[in-house]
Amino acid sequence: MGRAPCCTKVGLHRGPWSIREDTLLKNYIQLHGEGNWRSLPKKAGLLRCGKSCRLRWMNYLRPDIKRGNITPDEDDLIVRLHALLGNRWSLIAGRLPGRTDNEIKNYWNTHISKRLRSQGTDPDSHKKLPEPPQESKKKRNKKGNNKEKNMLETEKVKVHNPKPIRVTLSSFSMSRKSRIFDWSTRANHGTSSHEGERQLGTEFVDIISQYSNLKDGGNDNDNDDVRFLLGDDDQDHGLVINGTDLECQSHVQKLYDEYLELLKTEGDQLQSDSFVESLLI
DNA sequence: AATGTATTCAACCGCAGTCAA
DNA sequence: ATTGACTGCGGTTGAATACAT
Repeated sequence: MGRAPCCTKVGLHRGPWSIREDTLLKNYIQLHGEGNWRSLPKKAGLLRCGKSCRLRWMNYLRPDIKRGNITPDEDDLIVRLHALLGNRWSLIAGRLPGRTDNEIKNYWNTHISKRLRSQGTDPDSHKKLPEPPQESKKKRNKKGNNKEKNMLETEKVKVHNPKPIRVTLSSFSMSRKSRIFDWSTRANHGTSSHEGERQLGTEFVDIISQYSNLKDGGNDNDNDDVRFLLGDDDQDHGLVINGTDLECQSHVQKLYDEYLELLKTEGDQLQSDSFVESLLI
């Protein structure tokens, strides 16, 4: 279908956001919450289109955004998740608390993609390229790109076991677009009054803890980071797991087990494929 | 110091899915 | 069944910055 761009209206601001605009948007959302992006700018006193407001909030102003460089653990997880999910940045971002899809997409394009190529791996398929890249073909060699040279010398394929992630129940969802069963991580807050959901949450913590214990002999500080966050009435999710739905619970557990198993296994494309298949309902 | 080139990343664009009328 | 509004996603752009000469 498609729609006419919403930013073409005369008089609307475009480009970088000013501090004043940020403040207006933040204050409005703190008072009234997210959503209704179309009408938000007018109500908030902003000369921006709703789309622009949403983007600014999601990628920059949200309180749970994590600042700073991508850590090696995050880097490794991005590579693994990309191998499983492809360019589904929002899904990948959902598993990296505090990181946005835009940030991960940019990081992939500017860092990981180049690094994989320099290591002789096709960043799209994650398969080995036929021939290692020829130094003479490098665009910037003439000028001596020290940064890239250092990267080639120092960056090796490091394997990091995944850290337990924080998840919210209601983010187990059927994504609108991809129909991927999504257990997005969320960075903060949330309590629930639903005991059933809480119970399922505990079960998940157990799964994660057991995995961690198995991995590290039970001596892992990362366990401290395991918290199952409940209570999020995000209306966008098509499927909210009911705590009493045992079938659904076991399905989620099975998938999560499989997911962790996959992350343990280096380069097993067949398993990856079957895992992805299982997600595509 | 001046200039040219490469890199980064915030923001934009267009498309597609969902839902309500 | 159709239409249009709304939202979210992935791809792309371009200004700002970093780096090399």
